[in-house]
Amino acid sequence: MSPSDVEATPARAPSKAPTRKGENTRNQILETALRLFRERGYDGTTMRAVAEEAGVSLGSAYYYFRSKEHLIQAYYQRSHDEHLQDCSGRLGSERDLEARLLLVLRSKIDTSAPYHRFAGQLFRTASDPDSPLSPFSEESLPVRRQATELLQRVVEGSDAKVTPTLAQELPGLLWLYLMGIILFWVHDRSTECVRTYRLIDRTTELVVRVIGLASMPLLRPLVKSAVVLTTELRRLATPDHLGEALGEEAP
Amino acid sequence: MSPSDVEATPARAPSKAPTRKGENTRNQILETALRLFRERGYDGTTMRAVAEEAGVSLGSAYYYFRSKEHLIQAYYQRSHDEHLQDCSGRLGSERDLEARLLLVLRSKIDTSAPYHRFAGQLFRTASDPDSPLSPFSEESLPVRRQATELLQRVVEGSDAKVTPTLAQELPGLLWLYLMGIILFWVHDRSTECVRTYRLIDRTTELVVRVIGLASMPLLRPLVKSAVVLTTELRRLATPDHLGEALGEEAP
DNA sequence: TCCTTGTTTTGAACGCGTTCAATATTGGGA
DNA sequence: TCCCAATATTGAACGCGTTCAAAACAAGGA
Repeated sequence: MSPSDVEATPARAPSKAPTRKGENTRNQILETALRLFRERGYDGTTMRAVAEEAGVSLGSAYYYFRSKEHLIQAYYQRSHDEHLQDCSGRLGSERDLEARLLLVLRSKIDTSAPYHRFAGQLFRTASDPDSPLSPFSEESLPVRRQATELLQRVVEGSDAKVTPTLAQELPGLLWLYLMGIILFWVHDRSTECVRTYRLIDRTTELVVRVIGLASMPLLRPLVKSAVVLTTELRRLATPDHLGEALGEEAP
Repeated sequence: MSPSDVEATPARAPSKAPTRKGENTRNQILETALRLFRERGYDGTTMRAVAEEAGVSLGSAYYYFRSKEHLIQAYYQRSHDEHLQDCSGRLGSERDLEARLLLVLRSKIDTSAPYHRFAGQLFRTASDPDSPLSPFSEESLPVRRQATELLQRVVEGSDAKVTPTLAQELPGLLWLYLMGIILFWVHDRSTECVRTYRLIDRTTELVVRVIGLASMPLLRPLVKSAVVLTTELRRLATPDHLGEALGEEAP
């Protein structure tokens, strides 16, 4: 994965190697923006404020980030990196699927906590299908793939027996499940987001139980239908001309 | 339900009965807005254009609609009314649950077709939890309740046997299911939205099968857990101080 | 040294959603 | 009839995201 894959995408990509000068300015703007997002939320953060606090002009901010929304793409990557770092180590010592899943989900909420308000306003623009920020969009694919890979590790590193039919689609399904949890979380107004954590506890148990039941002969056709369905869902994410799959190679 | 419940909510509510004059202007603005939404999409429709084409000043538009987003609330109501009218009649002659569900879902997509592009951009602002336009928000409650009532009719008018535990929560769950379908639909770029219709066909079959299976003794605890979960979900929709339930009285 | 080519930076300007103080228009009571 | 409070209507102004032509700067080649 090239370093400039997601982090460094200047509005007008410099023809070859990015200069040292521009790199610094870019980082300056990005760090300032993420800080202001945390402090003031998305709407509360104006591009003018970002530029000013970063010590550059308004135009410069737009030179490095095509739009305010493109700053969010950088947030996705940052958020995932922190998530990965937070749970990656602890994942090694645990074999139980439910425990592994719990660990990863809780970690996501933990690490995202400072951005709670921000993430709420985020989901607005993010769920516009035309927006490059939709978690389903092509532009979000790199981060989405990374996240799916993490969930694949969760399953494969566990001692759970998973029906082959299901195993193939499970990481993608779990990613959808994670999206659902996040959707709940951004709406969650309870103190310390206790409801979200409660939801995670309950649904994880449920999910693991369902995965177990999936091997019952009686339920086989139902599982089959459900799996076929995900194909349809995935085709939605990628426009007709792309044959991309969701997270196929392991690290 | 008072006539001015949702349709007529002037920014500064007139103390008593709304005057005839204002009523006309309001309708003029609303009709113009909905037309422009259809023709140009949400972003393509400026408040200035709405005002101009409606033959009033910009300020007047804001006198009747607190914000551009509040025009959407009116769209929700309109959309539901059209949906209801479209499927209400045909619903009487059918007893099979799957057929009834299919009918209602397809009808929703059919009647929403002219607003496809608009609805896409809509979901952006709609999924901001702080926005009064969130389908989960307090302000959307009247329409949400009406929609849930329709789904209740779908179930109760059918000859399907539903576990009592489930029966209570089913309309709310089906509403969530409908939201999911709509979410798919707004992302659907296929011609004539054939994918959405295919999705409806497949998922409806699945949903009905699951409802049937729910009575299996083996699955009882799982169903119980799932139903308990919905309580948590609903509590999310309504902030702490409200004890509101979702669709309790039949028409 | 100066010119050249490409990168970086700037600030003014545009169109938008929104607010608001001021004005015009009602309609009912004296 | 005239007056007055409630209702309707107006347009200028604000702050925002975004665009863009122009200027400043960097680095090599002559």
